[in-house]
Parts: sequence; C-alpha cells; structure tokens
Amino acid sequence: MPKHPSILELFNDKPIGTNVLVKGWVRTFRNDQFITVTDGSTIKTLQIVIKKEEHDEEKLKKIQTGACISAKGLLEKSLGKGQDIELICEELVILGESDPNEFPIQMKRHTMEFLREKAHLRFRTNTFGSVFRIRHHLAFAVHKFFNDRGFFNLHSPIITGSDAEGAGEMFKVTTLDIQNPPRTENGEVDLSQDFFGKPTNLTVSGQLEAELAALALGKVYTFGPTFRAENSNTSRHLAEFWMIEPEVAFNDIFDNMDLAEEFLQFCIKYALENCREDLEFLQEREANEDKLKPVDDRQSMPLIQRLEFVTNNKFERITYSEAIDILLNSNHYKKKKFKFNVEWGIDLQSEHERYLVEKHFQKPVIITGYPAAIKAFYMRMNEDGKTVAAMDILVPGIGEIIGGSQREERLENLIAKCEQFNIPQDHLWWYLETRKFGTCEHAGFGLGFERLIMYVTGMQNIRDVIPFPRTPQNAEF
RNA sequence: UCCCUAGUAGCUCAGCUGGUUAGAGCACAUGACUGUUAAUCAUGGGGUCCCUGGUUCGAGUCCAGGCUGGGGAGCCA
Repeated sequence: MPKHPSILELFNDKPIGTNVLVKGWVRTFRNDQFITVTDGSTIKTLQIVIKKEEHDEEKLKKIQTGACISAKGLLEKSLGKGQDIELICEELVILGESDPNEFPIQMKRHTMEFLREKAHLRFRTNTFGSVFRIRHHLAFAVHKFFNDRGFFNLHSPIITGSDAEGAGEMFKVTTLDIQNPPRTENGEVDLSQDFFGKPTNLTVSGQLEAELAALALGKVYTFGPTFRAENSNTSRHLAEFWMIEPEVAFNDIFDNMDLAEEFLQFCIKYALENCREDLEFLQEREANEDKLKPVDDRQSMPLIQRLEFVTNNKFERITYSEAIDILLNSNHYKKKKFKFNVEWGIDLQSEHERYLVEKHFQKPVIITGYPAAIKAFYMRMNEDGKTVAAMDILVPGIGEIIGGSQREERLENLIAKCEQFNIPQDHLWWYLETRKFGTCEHAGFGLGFERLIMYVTGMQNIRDVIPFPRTPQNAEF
C-alpha cells in the first residue's frame, strides 16, 4: 500500500470523513482559500480548502502554480459546485516551490509549439497528462490483445547488422573515433576494427527478425523503438518511433487483414472503455481548437463519435485496381483537382489516399494488391505476376496507419526479387534460409504506435504524442 | 530536400499606405474582497519589435541574406 492515496483513488473510493494525506502540484490558488491540486493519476483535480489565518504569510505566498505541496486533513463533501469532494486542510507543507516569474506553464491556453520547447514541463498540462495516460493504456492494450490471442512478444534487436531492409535511411552505430578513424591501406575507414567488426545500424523494422521467429513460434509480435534517418519534416514522421509488428505463420493476406482490423478496433475500444475522462477532455479541447479554424478544416464528428464509428463499422476493403478506378471516375479527377496524375502503376499520393478515405468512403479503408514494382522485395507475388499481396490501412486524418503483406515464402521467387531489387543475397542469407528449411505461408503488418495515439487522441502533430520527439535537427531533452 | 507562411512583453496576439513616448488580454507585484471554479475589482512594473546588412531625413513596418517555428509535398509507419 502506498503511504498516501492518489487523487484517482480518492475519487474512486470517496472515503468521506476520514483523514487523508495528499501530495501533488498546484494548479490554481483562488480566494486565498482554495488550492486546486493535480497528481497526474487522473485528469481530475482535488480542491484543498485552507483557512488563511492558520498559515503564515510567507507560506501562503509560496502556494503558486507549479509548486509541489502535501496536505493532510479531512475529506469532506464539497460545499462548492465544481467538485463533489474536497480536502479540509489541517496541515500544509510546501515540498517544492515554483517561482511564478520563471515557471512557464500557466493556467491558460498555450500553443503546442510553445509547449514542445518545454517538453520537460509539458507533462504538467491537462492535454499532455491525458495524452500520456492514454499512451500508456494503448501500450497495455497492444500487449493484452496479442497475449489474449496466444501471440508471443519478440524482442527484436535495436542494433542491426543487416542493411538491406529497404525501409529507409539508417542511423549508423559505431564506437570509432569519428575525428580519427582507423583506415585501411587504400584510405577507407576500416570498419573491421569497429565494435562489431562490421557496419551496424539502428533498426528500421523488426519485421525480418519477427518472420524468423514466426516460422518457429507461430504467432509473434514486436513492440519496440525503430529509427529512420530520413530528412522528413512533417507532422506524421519521427526519427525515433515505436512500432508494433505482428507476424503469423500460416496466415494469408486475408487473415492478415482480419487481424489488423480486429487489432485496431480492439485498441480503440480499449481506450474508449479505460480512458473515458481523458478522451472527453481531449474532445472538448479539439472542439475549442476547431473554433479557431476555418470551417473546412474542422472535424466532421466529435472525437469520441469518430472512435465509436471505427469500432462499430467494418473497414472498407478494395484492391489497388479498384482504387485507381474510383479515382479515375471521380468528379475530383474530372475537374482536374488532383495535382498528381492517376493511372495504374503509380504509387498513390497523399491527395489520392485522402480523397478515398475522407471524401469517398469516409471510413478506414484497406487497399490490397499493389503493383509489385512499388512495394518491398519480401511481399508475395500474386498469380497475375504483376501485383503483390500487400495491404495498407488508411484512416481519415492520418493517412497510412498500417502497412503489411503476405510474405514471399517461395525461395526461388524471393531470390528473383533480391536480384530485381539489387539486394545482395549474402546480406540476407539467414532470411533466405527460412525459405529453405520448412517454409510456409505467413503474413504480418506494421503499425506506427504514435499514429495510433494521434488517431485516438485527436492530436494533430506526432511530436505531441511522444514524450521527447526526435526529428531532424532536434534532440533536446 | 522542395514549396508556402510566421517571428512584437513571460504567454496569446493587435500595430493601417514608413512618421512623436510600441499597445491589449492573461501572467506577475501591491492593495481590497473572501465558498471560489482559469475568482473578482483597483493600481503598478515589464520590450535587443529574431539576427545581420541595406534603402530613407526617419524602419516594428520596405528590400536582401541568414536563423528558428508552423503548414503542405516527397519518403514512410
């Protein structure tokens, strides 16, 4: 048992008439009498009532926004309207002062941009408190979903020696002195003297490793940090992000779609059931922010309604070819409103995906059967010899949230693909060997955890759903 | 990396076709009030107008370059 109850516990148990000790941070101090305190356990705040005469002036002055206090007293039914319980304070201690002239977080609206520069203190705000509580619950939901279905969590390596995954630019990992690295006779950096004796990178995906495990354990999933050294400056990309990658032996692309859809709906439902108050707060926040925006940029549905819509409706499933047809037959296309051309074989542009999801279907869409040329080497070739068993799940507002495929399990096909994509086979010998020894059909997908959090919280910028975002030119904190 | 856009008080912003001493709300300080809900009322302090250079009698305002933030695109999750 903790030495003192959290505010969440006080609201749940409501031990009215008993003596309690509370610790937390001051939000406001009104009327020289009412201290609003939060301790992070819930979005709710506890009102502490003090009698001015019982405390010396110096102490009262220190009850300021951001200060840390502890209060002991009787928990009572509140006389005021804003809350049902309050603490009648008998003993008040200032644990940590907070000079209001320096503390940057005020009880008023701050911009996300400003708070991003105060990432060490932004946890103290309602918005980030809610976001990071929801982040926790979603992480827990991920593990629960897979655990309940007999999946094993696989810890794929962070440092990887393979450089052929093709998922993007990689961060190099080295212990060599970059000012003065050892050189070979012809002047090149001698990586054989590096820590691992070869070039190594931070992982861009745990998928290939997950496949190895799936072909033995059956159903596995990874949930860990991944890294992309792309110079991407958007509200949807991070250099360090968390990815969830299930991989299942004996699943085909249709099983894969079912799993992905069930998984997304489970996570969203879990948040709706376990984070109600935080979601209500974020919904109100979003509505207030929307008032400042032009009508066209506003959300069509309130946050919670959007989430319920996703859990209550089947995702739309179409093939890439059907998607192209829909685009070609759209008024949007006929009025030449697309910036990029539409024809079979193109990689769908953001504007195309957005049209399909936000205008045409207005719900999550799963697109399958992409042209082989625009997808990764490991995706399974379909019978037509032109398309692969790939799938992307697109959601309104975010775009691609899941990308997956049935994997190419036929050794000769995979070797042919390696040649086409200029991937040296000796870099992937271990991957290819799984196709040599007891290969079987299998499938999996990757979900960007932060994008899921964005969708659930309604936050517009991915930098605001991870505690300390890493983006090009920015690794403060 | 490309395109667009912004940078004025601690925060959020206003500042017109260049023209006296650069404004408001919030925050802060002091006082009043005391069952408040981001309390209220009064008074007060607070500025490298992002930086560098230029045009001009005169630049927060115009021009050029740079820095930083934001939006969009590409890459992707």
